[in-house]
Amino acid sequence: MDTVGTASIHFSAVAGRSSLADIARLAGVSLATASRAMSNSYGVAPATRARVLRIAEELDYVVSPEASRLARGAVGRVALVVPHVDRWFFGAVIGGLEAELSDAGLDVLLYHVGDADDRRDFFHRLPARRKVDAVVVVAFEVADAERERLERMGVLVVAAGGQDEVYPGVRIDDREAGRRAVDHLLFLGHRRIGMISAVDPDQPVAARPHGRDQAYHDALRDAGLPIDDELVVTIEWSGVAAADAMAALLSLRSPPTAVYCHSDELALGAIRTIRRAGLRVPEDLSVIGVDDHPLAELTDLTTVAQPARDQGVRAAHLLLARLRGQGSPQHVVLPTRLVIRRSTAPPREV
Amino acid sequence: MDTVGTASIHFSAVAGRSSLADIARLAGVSLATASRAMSNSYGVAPATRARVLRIAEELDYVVSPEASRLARGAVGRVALVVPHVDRWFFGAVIGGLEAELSDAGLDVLLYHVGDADDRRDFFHRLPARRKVDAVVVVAFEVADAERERLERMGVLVVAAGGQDEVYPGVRIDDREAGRRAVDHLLFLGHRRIGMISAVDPDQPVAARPHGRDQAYHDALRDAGLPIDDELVVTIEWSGVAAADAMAALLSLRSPPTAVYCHSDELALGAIRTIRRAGLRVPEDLSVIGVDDHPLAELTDLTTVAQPARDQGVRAAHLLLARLRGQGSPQHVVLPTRLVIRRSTAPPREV
DNA sequence: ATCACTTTCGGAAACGCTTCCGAAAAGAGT
DNA sequence: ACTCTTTTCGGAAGCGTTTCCGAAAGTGAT
Repeated sequence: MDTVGTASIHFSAVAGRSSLADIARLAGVSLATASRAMSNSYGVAPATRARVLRIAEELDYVVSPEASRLARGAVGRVALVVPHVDRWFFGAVIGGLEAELSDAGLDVLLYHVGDADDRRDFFHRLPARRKVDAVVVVAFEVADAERERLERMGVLVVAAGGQDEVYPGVRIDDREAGRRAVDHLLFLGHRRIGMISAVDPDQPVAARPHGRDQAYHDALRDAGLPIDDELVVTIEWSGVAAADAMAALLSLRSPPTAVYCHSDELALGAIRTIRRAGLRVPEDLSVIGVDDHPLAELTDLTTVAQPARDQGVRAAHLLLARLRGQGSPQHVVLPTRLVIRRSTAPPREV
Repeated sequence: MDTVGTASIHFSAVAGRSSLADIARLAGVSLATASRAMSNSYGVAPATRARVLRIAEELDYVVSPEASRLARGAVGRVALVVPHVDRWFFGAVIGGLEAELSDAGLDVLLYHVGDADDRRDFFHRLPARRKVDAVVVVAFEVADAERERLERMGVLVVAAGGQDEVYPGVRIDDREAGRRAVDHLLFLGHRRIGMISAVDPDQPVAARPHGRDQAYHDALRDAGLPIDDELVVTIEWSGVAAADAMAALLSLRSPPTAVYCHSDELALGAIRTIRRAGLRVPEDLSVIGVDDHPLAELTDLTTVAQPARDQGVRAAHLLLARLRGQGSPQHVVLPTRLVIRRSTAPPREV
C-alpha cells in the first residue's frame, strides 16, 4: 500500500463515496470482517481492526446510516415534539434534551406542532417517519386519539416539562410552584391578590385545571381569604395580553395590591401597564411570576424558578435508561424555588 | 368499530410491522407495482393504485424510510447547526426553518454546537451522519477547516442569520441595524453615547470586526463626534455582564447620556443597573437595544427590530430552491426597523 | 502429537425498498 | 382485422450494511 491514503483521497473527492466493500477489499478482508471492525464488535483481531480502521480513515469512509439501520432494524433516532421553539422555556428544555441525546449518539429530529392542524399532521405522518426509537413530547399533552396512535406504533414515549401524567417523564409540580408564589405574597401581608392566568389556545387538552390555578385557590383558602372572581383574569399566553389583563385589574373599584402571574413573561406585561399607569413596582403593587426566565434577573422580577434545561436533560436520561431496557423512575418531579428580587414588597397600607 | 380495518389492525399490533411485500401480496400485485403505487409514481392504473393504497391504509403500512433512502440514494434530511437553542433569536430562526422544511417533507435534524469541543465533534462526526442533503448553519461562522470538511462531503450549505459571507444565506445588515440605533440617539441630541458591545466567546471566528461595532464608529464619525474609548465596553454576550458594564460606564467621570447595546438582552441588563443606581430611563439616561426581543415590547425598550423567524423561513426557501436545482439569490438581506418605545429620550441638559 | 477449545474470519442470506427493462395488455389508426 | 403505440405491470438486480453459521487457524494442556 504505497501511501494509499493520500492517493485515494484525491480519488474520492466526495467523502463517503466509498462503501464498506471498498474498504474490505483494500484491507484485504471480507465484508463481514470489515463490518465487525467498523462497529467495534467482538471477534476481530486487533491488528486487523486497526488496518481496516486506518483504511477507512484514509478514505474518509463512514458507514451509511440507512444501510446500517436497514440491516440492523432501526435504532438511533428520537423525535422531539414541541409546541413552541421560540419561547425560552421550550428552548431550554430542547437544549437539555439535545445535549444528552446526541451525546448518546442519537439523532434528534425536531417537530414543531403549533396549532391543531400541525398536531393532526404530525400524528398522522409520524408513522411515515417510523423508526424513531422514541418520541419525547415537550410540555404538551397528547389527546387520547393521538395517544392511541403512538401506542400502535410501539414507540417509547417520554414527557419533558408539561404536566402529562400518563407517560413517564420529568416535570415540576405546578401546584407547588404556584403555591410558593402566592404564599410569598401572603407572607408579605397582601390580602387582595390578583391572578393573571394563562392558557395556550393551541393546546386544547388543557381541560384539566391547571396546577398554577389550583395553587391560587389553595393558598387563599388556607389563608382564610375569600376568593374574588374579579381578581382573576384568564388570557392567552402572551405578555401583551397580560398587559391588558393588568389594565382590567387596575380599573377595579378595589384593585389588588399584588398580582400573581403564571409566568414571567406575563409578569413583565403586567409591570408595563402598572408603570405606564404611573404606579411603581413594588412600592404600589407587587408582581410575582413563575419560571425564572433569564430576563427576570435583568428586570429584577421576583419569581419562582423552575429548572428548564434540567427537565430536558433528566428526561433524556430517563429516555436513555428505558431505551436500554433499564428500569427507571416513572415520574421525576424537579424542585422549584422562590427567588426574591425587587418586584415584591409588603403592601403600602400595612 | 368492528368493521373493515379493524380486522387487520388486530392482526398487526404494531403499526409498520408489515412490509411492502405483504401489501403487494394482499393487493395481488407485484412488489414493483406496489412500490409505484405507494410512491405516486407514474405508470400504475388508478384502480390498482387505489387498491394498493387501501390495503396499505388498512394495515397501517408505511414505507421504511431507511430502505427507501437506501434504494434511492439518500434524500430528505437537513441538519440545523445552532450555537444556542435557548435564546430567543435562535429559537425563532429555528422555528422558521423547521416550519418550511418540514412542510417540504424534509426531516429536520438538530445539532447544538456550543463550545469549541462541540464544534470539532460535530464537524468530525457529521460525515458519520452523512446523507443529509444540506446543512444550515444558523447564526454562526464556520472556520476554514470546517468549511473544507463540508466541502469534501459535498453537501449544500446555507446560512441563516449571522454574518457569514461565503455561503448563500439570509441575514440582516448588522451595520445598518447598529447605525439606525446610534443615529436615533444622535437625532435625539445625545453627544456622549456609550456602547455595550458583546462577543460570543464560543464563536472564535469573530475576528472580523462586528457590524454592530462598526456602525457605532461610523455614526459618530459621520456626526463629527470624537470617539472616546472609555465609552465602549466589550463583554460576553450576557445580560448580567451588561449590567456590570453599565456600572463601569456610570462610574466614569463623565458618563454617557445614552447607551447603545448590541442586543435587547444587554439593554435590559444595563437598565437594571441604571435603575438600581436611582436613575431613571429614559429621563436620566437613554438606552437602546437591537433585536426587538418579544420582551422588549413588554419592557418598553426602544430597539431596532430584526425579523428573526423570517430569516429562518427565507433561508429554508433558499435551501429548498437550491436543492431543487433552481437558481436562487446568493444572499438575501432582510430589512431592519427602528422601534421607538420608552427607553430613549433627549438628553437632560439640552 | 493429539485433542478440545477459543479466536478470527469468510460466505451468504437477509433488511425493505426503487427502478431498469422487457413483456403483456389495451387502445388507436387505417 | 392488423399493425403501431401507449399503458400497465412483473422480474430481478441492486442499495450498503449486519449477522448467523461454519470453517480455518491458533492456544494450551495432556
